[in-house]
Amino acid sequence: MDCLASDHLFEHLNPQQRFAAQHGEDPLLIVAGAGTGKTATLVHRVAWQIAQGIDPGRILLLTFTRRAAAEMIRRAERVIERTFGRPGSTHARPPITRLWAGTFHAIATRLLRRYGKAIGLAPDFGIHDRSDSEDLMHLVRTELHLAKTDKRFPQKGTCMAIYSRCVNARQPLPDALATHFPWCMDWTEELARLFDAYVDRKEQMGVLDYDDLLIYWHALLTAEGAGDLVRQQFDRVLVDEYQDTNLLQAEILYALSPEGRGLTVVGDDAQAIYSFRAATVRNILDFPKHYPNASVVTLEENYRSRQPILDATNAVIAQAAERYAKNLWSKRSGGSRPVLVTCEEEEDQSDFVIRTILAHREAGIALRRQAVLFRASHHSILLEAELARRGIPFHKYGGLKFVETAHVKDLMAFLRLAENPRDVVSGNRILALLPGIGPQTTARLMGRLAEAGDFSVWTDWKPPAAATEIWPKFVKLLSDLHRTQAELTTQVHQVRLFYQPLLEDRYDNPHPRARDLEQLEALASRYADRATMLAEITLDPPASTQDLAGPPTLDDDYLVLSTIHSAKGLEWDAVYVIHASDGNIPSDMATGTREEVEEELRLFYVALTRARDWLYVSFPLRYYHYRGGDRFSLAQRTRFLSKAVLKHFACRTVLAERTAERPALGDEVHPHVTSPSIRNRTKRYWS
DNA sequence: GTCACAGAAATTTTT
DNA sequence: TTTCTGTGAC
Repeated sequence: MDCLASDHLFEHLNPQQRFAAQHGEDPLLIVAGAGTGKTATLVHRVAWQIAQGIDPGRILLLTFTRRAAAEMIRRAERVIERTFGRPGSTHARPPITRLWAGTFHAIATRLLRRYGKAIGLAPDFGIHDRSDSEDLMHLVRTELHLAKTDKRFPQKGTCMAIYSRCVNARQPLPDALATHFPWCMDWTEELARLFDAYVDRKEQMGVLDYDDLLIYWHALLTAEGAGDLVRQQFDRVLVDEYQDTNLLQAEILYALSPEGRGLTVVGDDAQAIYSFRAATVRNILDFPKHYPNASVVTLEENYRSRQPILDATNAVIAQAAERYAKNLWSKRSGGSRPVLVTCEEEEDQSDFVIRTILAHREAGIALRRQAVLFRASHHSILLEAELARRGIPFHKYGGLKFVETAHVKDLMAFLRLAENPRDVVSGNRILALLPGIGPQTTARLMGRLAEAGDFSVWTDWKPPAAATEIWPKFVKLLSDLHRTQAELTTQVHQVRLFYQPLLEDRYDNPHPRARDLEQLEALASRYADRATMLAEITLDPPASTQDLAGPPTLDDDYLVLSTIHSAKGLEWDAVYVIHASDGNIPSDMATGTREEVEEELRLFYVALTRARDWLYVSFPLRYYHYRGGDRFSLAQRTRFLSKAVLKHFACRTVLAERTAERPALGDEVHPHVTSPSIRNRTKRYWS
């Protein structure tokens, strides 16, 4: 490529970024602090590799979410267009669409559909998401009569979590139990039996769960013959968010490129927040040990946050135990210190956040450039209600997704059973919808169906009295769907017609649910066929209900609410971190070990480093427990805001503001009256 | 066998 | 609040 274009390509990068982008074939670790232009560097590296003559179809780019992959491709396209599209450039623009970009799971799916046969995997395998896997675990658990014991057996979700840890951390069951689930150690033998049966059932059904996608990919790479085939497919492998990969993923990378030739990983050990998914910081910390000829580049110039915010976040992360030393600095000086807001009640917190958001909007910061972040999905319930009441539009990311609601899962289960009659999980789900058909009948019916593989075995079955009318219609619907060539939207429509009366019968509020299903029908038109839709929705579920309406237009402004986990990699002008009290951050669920608390600290750090210009951290002094009646407890500021860290914050209380501003805002909005005794009791937290 | 109900228990973050 | 298990009526 000519040097003119090369200069142009890199003129926006700083020396470290440029070094990383232009590094050769040897393994490279880019330690990129928050906001240091990690994506830009990775994108330029891809562009540079293409400019060097590497075929985009031979570059593998692994990201943490599909959203990140799409963003990466979009930006790489722009950089390449700038480079190759210049007058004077003699090169044809290489087709970036051939780039292999996606999550580990999405790429695994693609490779396994293509090469799976080599390891005995049929290419039309189905994919189970987390909740499908839990349902199957539950089914197998019932079959093994593990519930029938005097002591309570672990719940399906716990069983799944244990199984998943063994697989992803490549850890024997007793070890996994001892380190992460000590309260389940009495069940070691039963759990082993359960997992055995679970694995067999998946095989019979022809489905893979999330973990299987990684296991089979790894198996493919280590298989004689097939492994070389996959390895030869890629000249370059780039991995984003490397700090959140697990041991199995690290071994996949190792199997892809044992010497690390062509391997680039990018990450920030200070932002490792997925150990509950068996991710391990060791992958990034030990990268130079695993690949002895690796180079390490550290990016420290922050382009995101103003210096006062950086000072605060640097102080927060300085409390972490082991990490690559980084000291982020910014040329974006000026700006105000982050604010710690102590609120009396949760209502005060919502009120403060909304008032501040609106004030910023008045000053020209659109809603979409502001975000409210929280540890757990339910932390935003009250705020959501208040936003809705005041007519402020918002999108919520994380937490319960559209496709996880019962009615959507019901409808999808029809499609899935039609696609794969051996899918016991889907079969169980929809048979249970029919009147007069319970667990016993379901088990027998699914047994017969799995044997025959065709719905005709159900035609001559005599249903119980309650189901005589619906049964023939039900069987006809599924046989038709099983064989159909009809448009996907038509199929969804047929299911919807059949399901509507069941839905009305089953739920108190059927109307919004019915509307969701109409949306699902519209969504179906985006996919080529049924199998594609089922797989894609499992691997990449719509992040928020509002996403279904299609890409938002420019003038359509909304506030972002997100769990901290879902906010990873993103940034906003103004960020509000709510419920920053001990018990929420760190979560009560995660204070068992030192490592867990460390991870919560990093999580808090991730939240704070999303902010560009304004950062507000708040917590209510009174925290209501939603479970177990009306009890509440007095909350304390998160332990991560130690005295030393607080020096970088301006501290305010909503109490003080309240007396001054309350009349103007109107007490009728929040007629809540707090007793003086609480008021006095709480004062010690800030006086 | 199904179904509705009661009481107890767990309780986060996501590909 | 949801999830799980046991009980008793049909």
